[in-house]
Amino acid sequence: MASSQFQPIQGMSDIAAPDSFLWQMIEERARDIFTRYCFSEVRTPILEKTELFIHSLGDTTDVVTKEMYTLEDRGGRKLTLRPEGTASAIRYVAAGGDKTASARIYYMGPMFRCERPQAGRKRQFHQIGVEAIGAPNPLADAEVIALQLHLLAAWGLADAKIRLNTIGLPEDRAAVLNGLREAIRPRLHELPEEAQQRFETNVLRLLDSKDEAVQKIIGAAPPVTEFMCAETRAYLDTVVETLRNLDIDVEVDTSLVRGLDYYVHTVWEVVHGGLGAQNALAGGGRYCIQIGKNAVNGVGFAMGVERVIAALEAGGISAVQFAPPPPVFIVSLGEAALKENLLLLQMLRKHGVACEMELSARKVQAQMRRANKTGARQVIIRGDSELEKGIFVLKNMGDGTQSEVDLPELMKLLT
RNA sequence: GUGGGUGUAGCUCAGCUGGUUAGAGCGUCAGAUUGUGAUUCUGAAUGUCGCGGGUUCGAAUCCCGUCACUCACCCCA
Repeated sequence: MASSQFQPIQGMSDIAAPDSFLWQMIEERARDIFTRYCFSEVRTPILEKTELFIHSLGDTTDVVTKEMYTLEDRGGRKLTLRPEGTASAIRYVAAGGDKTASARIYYMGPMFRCERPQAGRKRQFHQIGVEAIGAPNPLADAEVIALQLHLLAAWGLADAKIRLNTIGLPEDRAAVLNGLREAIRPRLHELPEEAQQRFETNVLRLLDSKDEAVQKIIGAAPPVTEFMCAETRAYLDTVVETLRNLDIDVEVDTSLVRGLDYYVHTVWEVVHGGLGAQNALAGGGRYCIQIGKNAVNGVGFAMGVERVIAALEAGGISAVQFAPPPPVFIVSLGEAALKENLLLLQMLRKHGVACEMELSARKVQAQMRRANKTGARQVIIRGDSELEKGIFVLKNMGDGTQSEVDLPELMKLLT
């Protein structure tokens, strides 16, 4: 058992080989897909002014009120480790004025939320996200959703399901809350106490409650879209229609709710079976964020990398499948060969060959054992007699055969 | 923040209702084989039994606290 002094802090973890091979695959394929859709990367600071998140996410949201890592710097400024990526991206866009008014950007990196860890929920977790800036346009929403599904397919997660809804315009809000309350009120007494409180504080949250009693009553209530204006409904219809034309079949799920205040119109979630309670791989939506005097409109999504990995692993994918090809190993017999082999090692590397060698003149047996452990398919053995003849022994670890070759032939065989 | 489960060697775990020096498998290292790995055989090393306190003649085992891991609620990606 590792002593606690060597462990990372609660809810955070080291990501090392072989897992890091899988992380690299995920990031590489994401970059490839983003490039095809003409999105470019933005790397924003991980630490931001606390007020950025309060203003953009909403000062009453759970993320802001109880999940942020906030600290004061030496000047007494309040800073927060970013709990999500959109706020920083939008801050960047707002600073750029016209130049970034139609930016298409993506980001990837760590996010921080101080919650109780569980399956699919770390305190430091990683997101890959995109933001397509621009005035509301249902075609843009559809394009971003298509991009997201393309990316999921590239990762091998074509079986992920998308739940789509609209939370409408700010003007719809009052009608939705009222309509929902009126629909539920007659049966309010049937709800558990906690749900009754939420009826007052945040009715929308009842929509995605896991409580059976709540679900029964919600199921009988009219869908939220019925309380929304014609414009909102037309917007949603166009998104769905556009997706259908792109051969993407989505079901509208009117019980989908989002926890951040900046969303307007389209919102969605990507869920995957076999993930446990935290079954959302990704969340996304259209937003309007006020930064200073500017309102920035856009549509985007964020994918939880840890959850993507969990979904892949549930499907039998393992990180070792993405390990780099095995290296060539060099065995030296005697000090003279050790010195020469160091030169050979660097030369091979400069020619693009991944190779490794034992840096001491240990016994052959020990060196061969290590060569075997590194997974080397080929081993170069060189001692005094090879040095004298100017040749190399090249051993194939698969079948145990070996041959003597000169330098040009060695290079031909290895590169 | 609330609740459940779990902490014994590098890893996976065993250790019966408290009883002598805490075990196994895998892994690691070495030898058999002084210039050849993986296989085989032989041998070796490694533990503050998560940590702290209590009960007891005696605690890995029982009690309390604490920390960590884990799952769920909540929330979200």
